[in-house]
Amino acid sequence: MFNAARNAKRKIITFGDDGETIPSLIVEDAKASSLTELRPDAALNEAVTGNAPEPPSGQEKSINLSCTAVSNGDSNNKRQHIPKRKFESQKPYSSSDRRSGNAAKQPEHVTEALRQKARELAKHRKQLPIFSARETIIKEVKDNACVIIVGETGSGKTTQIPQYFMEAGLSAHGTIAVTQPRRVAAINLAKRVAQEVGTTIGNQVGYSIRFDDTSSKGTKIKYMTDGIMLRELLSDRLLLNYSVIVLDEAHERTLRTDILFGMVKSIQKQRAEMIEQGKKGIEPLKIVVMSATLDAEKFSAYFYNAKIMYISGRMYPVKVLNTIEPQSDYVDAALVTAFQIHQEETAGDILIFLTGQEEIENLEKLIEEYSVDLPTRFGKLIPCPIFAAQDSATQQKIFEPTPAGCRKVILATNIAETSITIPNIRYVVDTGCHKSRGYNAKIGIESLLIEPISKSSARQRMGRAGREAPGLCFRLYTEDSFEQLEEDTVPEIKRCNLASAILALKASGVEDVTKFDYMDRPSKSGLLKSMEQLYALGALDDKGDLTEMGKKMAGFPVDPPYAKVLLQSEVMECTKEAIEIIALLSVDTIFTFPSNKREEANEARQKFLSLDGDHLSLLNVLRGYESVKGDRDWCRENFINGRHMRHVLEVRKQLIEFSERAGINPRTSCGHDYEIVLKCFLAGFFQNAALLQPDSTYKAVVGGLTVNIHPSSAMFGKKRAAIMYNELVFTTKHYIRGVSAIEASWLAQAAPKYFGQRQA
DNA sequence: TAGGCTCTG
Repeated sequence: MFNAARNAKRKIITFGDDGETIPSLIVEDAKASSLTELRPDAALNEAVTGNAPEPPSGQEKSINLSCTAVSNGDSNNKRQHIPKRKFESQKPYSSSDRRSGNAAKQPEHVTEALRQKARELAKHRKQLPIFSARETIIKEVKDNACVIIVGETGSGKTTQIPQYFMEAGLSAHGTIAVTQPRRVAAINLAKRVAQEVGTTIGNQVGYSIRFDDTSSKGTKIKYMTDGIMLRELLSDRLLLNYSVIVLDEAHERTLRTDILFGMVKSIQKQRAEMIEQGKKGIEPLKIVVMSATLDAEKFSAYFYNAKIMYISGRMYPVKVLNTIEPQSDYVDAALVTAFQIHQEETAGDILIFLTGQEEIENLEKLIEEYSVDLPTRFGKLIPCPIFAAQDSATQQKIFEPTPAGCRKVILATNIAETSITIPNIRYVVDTGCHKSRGYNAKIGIESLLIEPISKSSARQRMGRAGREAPGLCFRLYTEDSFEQLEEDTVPEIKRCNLASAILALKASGVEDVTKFDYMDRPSKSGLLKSMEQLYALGALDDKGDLTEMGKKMAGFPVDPPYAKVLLQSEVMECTKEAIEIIALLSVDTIFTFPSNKREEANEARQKFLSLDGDHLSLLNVLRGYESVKGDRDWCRENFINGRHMRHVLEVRKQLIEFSERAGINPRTSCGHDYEIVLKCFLAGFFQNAALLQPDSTYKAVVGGLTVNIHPSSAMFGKKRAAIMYNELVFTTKHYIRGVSAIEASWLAQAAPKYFGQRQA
């Protein structure tokens, strides 16, 4: 390597030469596309699975809509014809666009400009690989109740297919809904499609996300988050506003998408039965499931053996290299690999996937340290960390152009796997690990642990190298290790607390949640544990039916214990404070902790801390933030995450609106009598209490587990006889967060039934 | 003494 002394310590990592090469999927010519029956496209299959193609088991029901792949030599030229999709390159975290434009009010020259833009885009739309399959897709959806569409990133499926449906008249009796797991995607897709249609957001094309609904009566295509669709189910149980539901990114298997699978399937059946019975004004519901992987057989089997259509994407080839030997320290291996790439490979930035902030900051320091000895002819290697807890200004740094002759190395968590698309990445370094949230249903405890990723996750990471040009993916594990990985990430529904989902199901009319039609069934103990929690909160009665209180709780866009606190705040007359603290607790953390300024950050935090714990400390931060009207410099000086604070204000606003609608006065305040606020929180969190033991540890009142106050808590190191907490997560220990001091006697007052029963 | 990532009319 670059330094003889260090070279002795740092051996070069050998990667296998014969790693799989992912063929180009760039389409030679849209017209060349033809409908070939029965098999997924070989190139696509190989690209996605890394294996030789196998015929799908249900051969009769699959259709191949993919086009001829060409070598990458031609593809660079060809690609220039294809318009770059704006929504892919836009920076995330832009604040929601609140313009609910109305073309009808636009001056004529503006609408003409929109039409002109749409005409230009129309040419490009026709060149997309998917265009040649247009008629087939329309026909299949018209002829079938459910259709599965598999297509890689860049196939244009999410922007084009809803437009095809609209053009074919499928929106005549209802809106075409397209659900997305992420807000940014919903916004950007809607903006792009509005342009292509020749309109502004809020007319034929709109989006609906939390805090921002741009749809109107005339909206034909509506991009929305899956959470919003779940909310709509509460008021429109048959989704009568919709004619087609497109469930996009189905392979991600978020909890909400999984719940939607079962709900839309049931709604489709109910609507069909009503039509059969001659009910008027009911139209059939079409379901389209879109996924990026070839795990389509599972979706098909679930949706009555629905037909599967395969569409090729537009990805450049990515050569995958595995290490010859297993690596004992993947951070060290990543360091070595980054310098190897920098010295041996052509221009292009590097993206390294790590598991968390600590690893990222360690590697950042190491890269800076070793860069000192790098011969000048190689140019600088610039580390750029990115993870969710950063403030937005820091996050934006990764989008700054790389200085000439230098190379950026992006150090990222999974945020770069799906949420953020970083330009100019040619090299991906995959450590094969991520931090994964788990849930032990039997004891009801969440965990956050480093675990191996799945094969589909590894492929997703690999794909990040081939978005703009052919790339290389260095896997810091052997090919054998890859083969041993699970095929897919375990669906979220099997590894999280289900209380919120069950409350939503119950409130949407599902009486027996154990018999619900899950694609992947959560464990019985998981369901029971969550139902017990809802029962303890008073949301379910002895028979497991939804109570009046449960109905009210389901209406609030917060987790069940917080909803309970909100309802209780009316009784305790502290709604203003309850809403504010819930809003503050609903973001990850409002404090930032840059590792190089840890002491300064801790010092800045001290002035907000309340002796009574985190709930009141958070309230102090909000008061400070409002007194300076959210000044950015104030946030920076106090190590407060401004982006998260703005989110807090939005949540507060929404909770105020919801409270008003529920007949609760959101301005009712307890003044400075903060004891009332803590007692109020105990109404939702009485199961999360712990008592100080003679040995100075805290023992949970329910379950008897020894819990540790998280070092970021205002209560860290404090000894109070009794405490309550909002969250318990196992990492290296059982850490509790959101901790405040209480008095043990408050517990019986907060939940007489619960603690009465337990004593009996 | 330490926080993967989403998301809620």
